[in-house]
Amino acid sequence: MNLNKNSKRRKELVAIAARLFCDQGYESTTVRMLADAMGIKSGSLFHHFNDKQEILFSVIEAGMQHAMQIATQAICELEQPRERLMALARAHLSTLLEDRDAHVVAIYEWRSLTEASRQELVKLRDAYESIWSQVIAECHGAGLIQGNQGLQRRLALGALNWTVQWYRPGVGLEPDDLAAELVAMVLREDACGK
Amino acid sequence: MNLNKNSKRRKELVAIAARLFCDQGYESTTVRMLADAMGIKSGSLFHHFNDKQEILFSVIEAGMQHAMQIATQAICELEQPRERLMALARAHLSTLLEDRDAHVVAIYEWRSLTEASRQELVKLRDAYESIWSQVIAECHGAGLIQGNQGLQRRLALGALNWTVQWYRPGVGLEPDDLAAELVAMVLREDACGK
DNA sequence: CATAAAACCGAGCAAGCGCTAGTTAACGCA
DNA sequence: TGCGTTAACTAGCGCTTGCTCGGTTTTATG
Repeated sequence: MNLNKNSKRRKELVAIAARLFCDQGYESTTVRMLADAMGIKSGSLFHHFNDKQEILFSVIEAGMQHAMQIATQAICELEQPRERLMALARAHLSTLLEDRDAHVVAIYEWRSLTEASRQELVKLRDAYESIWSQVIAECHGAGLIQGNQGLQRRLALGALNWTVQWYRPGVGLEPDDLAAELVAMVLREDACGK
Repeated sequence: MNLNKNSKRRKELVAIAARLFCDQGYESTTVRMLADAMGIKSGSLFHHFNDKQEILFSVIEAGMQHAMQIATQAICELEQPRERLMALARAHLSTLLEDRDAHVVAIYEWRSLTEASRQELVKLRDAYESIWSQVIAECHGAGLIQGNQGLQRRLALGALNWTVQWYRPGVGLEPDDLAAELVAMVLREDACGK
């Protein structure tokens, strides 16, 4: 079979699959449910994807690629380390909200990927995290913070990623405020101003 | 059927189930796999549990109850807010490592619980988080930190819970060092001492 | 407007799923 | 010795799962 990975139709299907996988989990979402939500019959699904797992892979891949793009764009014209860290935090939150389905799936359904798929996605994730490593290193260089850089990156990304568990925008706290609080925490600045 | 919820055998089975659910996910773990790992036949499983979902519930419940116990015990004899926060962070990491299987399952398989089970476990989780709220409030009272308390609790617990994604003890970083770094971050203390 | 490619349908297979029913074996206690 | 309880067994039912396949419709292109 010869599948067109960049077809417009396929991207629509991936977005629909993301929503279902996010809501019900990968294993609990059957190909029939996917097909129903897509307005086609279950057999037709395999015209677009070789197997169910490939749908999962595509969902996560799309989310990661978009995150990468947003992050790169967010910091490319900034020079001050603190500004760049803030922009990165905002960009991260913004993709987490915008592509919430895909990122929730990435977090929860990692296990269901084949080993080959996992390895490919690990590369994407490493590339993304290296941006964070870079900017945190800049903050260290500017004397804004000291200590274990890898640990700080992980704690920061952990706190951010965990927001999918509880944060809903528009209920009191704005995303930018959340990003500001995180940056203040990472850089150990007093919260007296707020 | 009359199941003994506190039987020793049942606790063993719950621990075994935790390992399998953690490694492969709830949906991907069949009752036959569980039975195999337990050294019994699949039918015999239902002598101990009413259905598969009840096993999942028991795994998560056990993990939460233990976490609660460890946390309460860790801070009961301490009075200084900073000490209590540090003890709480250490206790949290310690249960996260000790009962790693159960906590990973709690994070990943929440969705697969019935609504009734979820509600019961939410009570346990709220009780646990209220300990954190209490200690963070004490830190505010002592002037150690200012700002949005609920947000700080969530960012802190998020950073800690996310450690299951990357942290392996014995590889460079000790749990106590990790807890110390987190407390320093939450309390916005300079990391110059390290 | 002819033709190829892409998208989809409908029926169904083989395997595996959670769970049930009825039975047996071992043990403590009267 | 006899009885109730607990824990295990065997066999399999009814259903769902991911996926296949041959054929049909729709869409895009020169």
